[in-house]
Amino acid sequence: MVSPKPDLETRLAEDHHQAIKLWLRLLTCTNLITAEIRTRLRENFETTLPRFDLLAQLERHPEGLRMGELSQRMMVTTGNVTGITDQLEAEGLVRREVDPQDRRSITVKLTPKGQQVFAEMARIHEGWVIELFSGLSAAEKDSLYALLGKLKKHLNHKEARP
Amino acid sequence: MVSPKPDLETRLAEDHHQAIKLWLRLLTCTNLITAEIRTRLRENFETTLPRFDLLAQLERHPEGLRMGELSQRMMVTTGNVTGITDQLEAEGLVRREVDPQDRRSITVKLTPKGQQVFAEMARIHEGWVIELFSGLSAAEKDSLYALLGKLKKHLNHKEARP
DNA sequence: TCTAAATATTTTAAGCATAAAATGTAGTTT
DNA sequence: AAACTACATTTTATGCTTAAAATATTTAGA
Repeated sequence: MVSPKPDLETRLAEDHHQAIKLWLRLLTCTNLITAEIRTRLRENFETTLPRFDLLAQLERHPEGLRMGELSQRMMVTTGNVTGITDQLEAEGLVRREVDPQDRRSITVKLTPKGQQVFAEMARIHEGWVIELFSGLSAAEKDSLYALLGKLKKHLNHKEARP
Repeated sequence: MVSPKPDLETRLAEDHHQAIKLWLRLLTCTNLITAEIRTRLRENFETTLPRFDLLAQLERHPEGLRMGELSQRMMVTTGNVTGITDQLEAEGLVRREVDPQDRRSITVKLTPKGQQVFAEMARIHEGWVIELFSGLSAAEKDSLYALLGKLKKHLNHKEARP
């Protein structure tokens, strides 16, 4: 019998707790998908996943989003958003605007070029994600979605505790 | 009604594909857990998640693991393993040994101090993971585990295709 | 009006992460 | 024996990521 490809779950033994096994499997699946999408974005569009994610946040916001809002939605620090925005601005895909009402705040918007480039990437990216999850039936996807929703609710509730 | 905390799922609308919604929820849950464990490891043990992961790989291997094997199990590049190993070696938690039969190969082993330090961290870490997943019943954890297993199998099968 | 506190973003230092090239070693073929 | 190919790890260049400090601006209170 051929050994499966090693990954984060390989080190587990029977005496490891169920929660540990679940955590490592969750992490393994996320890593596999992330790695695949990163490779395809680089090969097809010469871009990166964080840059794609930032553009995706702006897609439905022609009025732009503030750095702090981008930071929260992307689940990264504002310092990181600064760097990713620098790169996208250099590529002409986004532009920064200072809020005249509050000069501390900066709003980031897609440029016309950014809208066009992102629309094309988003179309192809959606096909990739559909393909990556196609091993699950619609009912299984719904179950997974619901279970992760419950997990997420618990994680967020916990953090809210003082 | 209070708005939920923004995250990767916030940008989604009804017309986004189910697979995209599932992918962003998976990513959101992974990010929430990763962020929480990273913070606790730093505050309690002054270490990082990648370093913890590397030590965890070595726990059940007193004979050590090779750099390439560590790279596969941790799902990162061998270059990255080099850097993380450097740090752990500097802390006295692991040591490198050249394979006398094949001087290209290096085996990484836990030092006695590394075994002791890791045992303590692993004990506490397990409690954290149990707590983080405690919002799900045992049956729900089993379901999530099985669904992710099916997803993983599909992801690995796809990569094997030429 | 002035000062202190709070807010928003950038900068700094450090760690992780990748892809690709470089280096050293081993195996195979001529 | 020499040349070529393959393997294992490190190095290089680049990008992402964090925590904390710095900077500029706004708000609140005395």
